[in-house]
Amino acid sequence: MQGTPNIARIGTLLGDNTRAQMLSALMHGKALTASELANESGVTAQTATTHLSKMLAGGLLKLERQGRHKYFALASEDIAALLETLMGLAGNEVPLRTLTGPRDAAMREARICYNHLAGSRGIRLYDSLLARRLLVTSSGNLALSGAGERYMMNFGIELEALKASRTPLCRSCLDWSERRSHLAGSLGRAILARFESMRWVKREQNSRVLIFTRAGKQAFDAEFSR
Amino acid sequence: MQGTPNIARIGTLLGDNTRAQMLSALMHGKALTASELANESGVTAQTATTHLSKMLAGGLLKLERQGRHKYFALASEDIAALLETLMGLAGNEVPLRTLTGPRDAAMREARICYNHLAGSRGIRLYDSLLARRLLVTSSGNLALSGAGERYMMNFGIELEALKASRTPLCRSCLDWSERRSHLAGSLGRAILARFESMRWVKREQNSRVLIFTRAGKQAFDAEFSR
DNA sequence: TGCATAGTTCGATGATAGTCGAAGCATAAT
DNA sequence: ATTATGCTTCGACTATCATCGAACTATGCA
Repeated sequence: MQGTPNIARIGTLLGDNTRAQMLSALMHGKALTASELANESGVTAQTATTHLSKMLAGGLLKLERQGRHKYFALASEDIAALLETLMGLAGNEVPLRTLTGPRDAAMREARICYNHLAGSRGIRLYDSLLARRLLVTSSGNLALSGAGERYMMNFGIELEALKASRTPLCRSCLDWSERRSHLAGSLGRAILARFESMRWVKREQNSRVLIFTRAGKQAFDAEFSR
Repeated sequence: MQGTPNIARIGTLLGDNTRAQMLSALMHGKALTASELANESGVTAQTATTHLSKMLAGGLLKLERQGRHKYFALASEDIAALLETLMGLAGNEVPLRTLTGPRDAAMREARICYNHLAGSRGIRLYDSLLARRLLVTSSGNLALSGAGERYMMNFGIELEALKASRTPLCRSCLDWSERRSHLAGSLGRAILARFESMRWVKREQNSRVLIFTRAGKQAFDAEFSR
C-alpha cells in the first residue's frame, strides 16, 4: 500500500480549523492576501504564514505576488471540487463559488488597488490605451509611446515629475475580479489622482470602492470608448 | 462562517496515516473485520479500535455485526467518491473498486465463513433449500420443515445430535462477496462437514478458500440445481 | 531619506492525539 | 464449563503541531 500516505497528507492539511476556514473563505474564487486570510480565520499573521506555506507546499493553494501583497487562491478546479464534495458531506451549505471576484457590483466596477484604478473601468482604461497605441509593450515591458506621452501631458498628468521618480511609470497589474490586467505604476496612480481632481470619481469611506459621478461616467465613456 | 468546522472534522479523520490505510483497504468495497484492518494498517488491535470508532462516529464507515466479528465498510458511495477524488489529487493510482467482494475467483465461489460454506455456492445451497421448502422462515426465524428434517437425515446429517446442542440449528449469514444470505448455524457447519467427508470439497492450506473436486461439483450441481 | 505596512523566521509553550501494554468483556468452539 | 478469539477500556507515554511574542526583511509611499 505504497500510495496511502499522500491521502493522509492532504487530509492533515484539511484537518485544521484555521486552514479549513481559510479554504472556505477562498471558495468563492477570489484571491485573498495573507492578512485577509489571517483576519478571516482569526489568527495572527505569523500563524497564518505557517498555514499558508503548508497549503502552498501541499498543492492546495497557488500564489500570485503583487507588490508587497501575496494573493492566495485555490490551486485548481480539482481542489475546489474536493472542497465542495467535502462540504456536501459535512452537511454544510456550500458557499456559491462565483469565480469572478467581489460580490459587490460597485466594487467590481471600480475600486482602488494600491492607489490606482481597478475593476471593469480599470480594464477599459487599460484596453483603450493599448488599442490606441498610447501604451505599448516592448520586450515584455509596458511603456508610453510618443503619442502616449503627449496624450498624458495633454490630459493633465505631470509626466516629467513622474519620470524623475525611481518608481516604474507603467506596470500591469492582474485584476482579481476580472482576471485581466489593468494599469498600475506611478502613471496609474497619477491617472486616478487626475480623475479625482476632475471630480470624475469619489472615494467611499472605509472602503476600496470608487464611485464614478454622473459627469465622470460620461466623460470616461467618451474618452476611453475604444 | 459557521459551517466550517465540519470540513476540518472530516479532514482530521482522513489526516492520519493509519486511518488512511484502513480506508484505502476498504476502497475495493469489501467489508473487513477490525482485526483485518488492524493488520492491514500495521497497528495493534487496541489502536485499531480507537480509529474505527472515530471513523464510525464521523460517518465515514458503517458497521455490520456478525457474531464476534465486526465488519466495517465505507459508509456510502459518497465517501467512496470522496476518497477517489482525494487519491486522484494525491497522485496515487486509484485502486479499482470492485463492489462485490474478494478478488480471488475461487474465494468468490466457495470459502469458509466460520465453519460453514460461503460464496456463490453457499448462496445456491441456501436458495435451493428455500425454494424446495426444506428450509422455511417462520416469524423471521429460519427453520427446517418436516420434509427438510427428513432430507437432512437422508443426506447424512446427524440431526438429533445437532438439535441436542444449545447452539442454533439454522441461521442466515450475510455474505459480503455476494451481498446475499447463506446458511449458517450448526446445520450449516454440519453440511460443510458432510461435503468434506464425501470428498466434495477440500480446504486449501492457510486460506479460507474451499476447492470443489470435479465429482463434488457434479454432485452439488445435481443436488442443488434449483 | 524615513516611515508604514505586508509578510516571515525563531523560539517557547501548551494542547491534542496516536500509540501500546495490561486487563477486561463478549461471543464462539469444544 | 472451559478455552480461545475478537474486540474494548484504561492509563501512561510520546510526538506532533498550532499558537503567539518578538525580532527581522521587503516593499510601497511621501
